[in-house]
Amino acid sequence: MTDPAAPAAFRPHDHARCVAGTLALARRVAAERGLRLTPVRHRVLEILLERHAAMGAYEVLERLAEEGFGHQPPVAYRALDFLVTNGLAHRIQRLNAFIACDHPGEAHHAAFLVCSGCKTVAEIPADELRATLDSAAAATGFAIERASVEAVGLCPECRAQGRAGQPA
Amino acid sequence: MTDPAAPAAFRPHDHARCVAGTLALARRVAAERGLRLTPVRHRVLEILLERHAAMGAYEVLERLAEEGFGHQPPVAYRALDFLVTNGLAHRIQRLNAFIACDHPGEAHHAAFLVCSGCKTVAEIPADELRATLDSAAAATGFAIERASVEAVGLCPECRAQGRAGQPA
DNA sequence: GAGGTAATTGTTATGTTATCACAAGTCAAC
DNA sequence: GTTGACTTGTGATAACATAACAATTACCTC
Ligand SMILES: [Zn+2]
Ligand SMILES: [Zn+2]
Ligand SMILES: [Zn+2]
Ligand SMILES: [Zn+2]
Repeated sequence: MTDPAAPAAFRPHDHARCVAGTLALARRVAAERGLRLTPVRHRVLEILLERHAAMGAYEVLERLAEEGFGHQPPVAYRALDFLVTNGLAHRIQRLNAFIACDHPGEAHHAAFLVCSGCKTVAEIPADELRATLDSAAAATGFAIERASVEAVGLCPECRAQGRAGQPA
Repeated sequence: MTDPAAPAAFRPHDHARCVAGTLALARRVAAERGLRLTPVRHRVLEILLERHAAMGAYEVLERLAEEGFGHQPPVAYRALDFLVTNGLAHRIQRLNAFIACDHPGEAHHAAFLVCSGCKTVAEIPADELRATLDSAAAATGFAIERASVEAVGLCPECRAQGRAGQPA
């Protein structure tokens, strides 16, 4: 049930530790690169890290507003853009939502597994996949700048419980 | 420059013929499956086929309205949903837009190459890619229902002309 | 052909996601 | 401490998408 090859998102794990580790990594990356991980930005990253799921900009905004930050959409969008641009978060196109990066700082291509049962999103390594895609594209003369690979389905736990996916 | 391995979208070609062929195929598929390719739906498919690019629902709607169909968003969204559901069109998540399927009726997994220079979108076969993704997911216990693979970059022509991609 | 049923189309209204434009504040370098 | 770049906050608006209901049309059965 809890496959050791599965990403943390699909396994019971010490999430507090998981958050702390990623956050520490993100701070280090920001410091190394001279990025300003300001209070809003840092807080948005923390909010994204709370769950292994994607969060919409307006949901993030609501949280920020409650905590005394601005109440207007650009406040959330700008922080999210910053995180995505600097590789600290990813955008899930299918969901119009955002998720914290699992491996900030490491150059990597990722694919995302979105569970339609429990909304968990797992980031899995996709360097090989990306290489395949690159060469398929190259064969047509197309040069890829960036790509997104997103799958919807059922996570191990939802499968085990016979849970059905929501049509969304 | 005009690589024979490139999809039609990236090559100069007899587009009228290209449209006619796909349309004929779509009609046959619809007939075989007892699908009702009504006037709005057929027209939407024609509109999508006009260019090898993705079109937003509101852009489609505008065209429909001009031609005497309904003027409200659901008119376009419903026709587009029908086409997507029945494999006659695809949704490009990244663009919130739709494109006619190149191979209606054939079971296939596709990846999309979106040119940021000229907005051309090419559908390329991705069965192998999908198999790789499936097994990577399976290794984590995740069962994929559907996946989207979308790449942004420069098409052969835009590269040849040194055209730059728009940030979008 | 009439009646019943399901699918389709149309409308109004509303919800959700994202960006623009500008003012005010913060920070670091000089 | 002034300059200039960046960041945050605001109001307004644009772009994308769906809910709910009425009217019509296709299709099947009798
Ligand atoms: Zn965790
Ligand atoms: Zn799940
Ligand atoms: Zn063509
Ligand atoms: Zn191009």
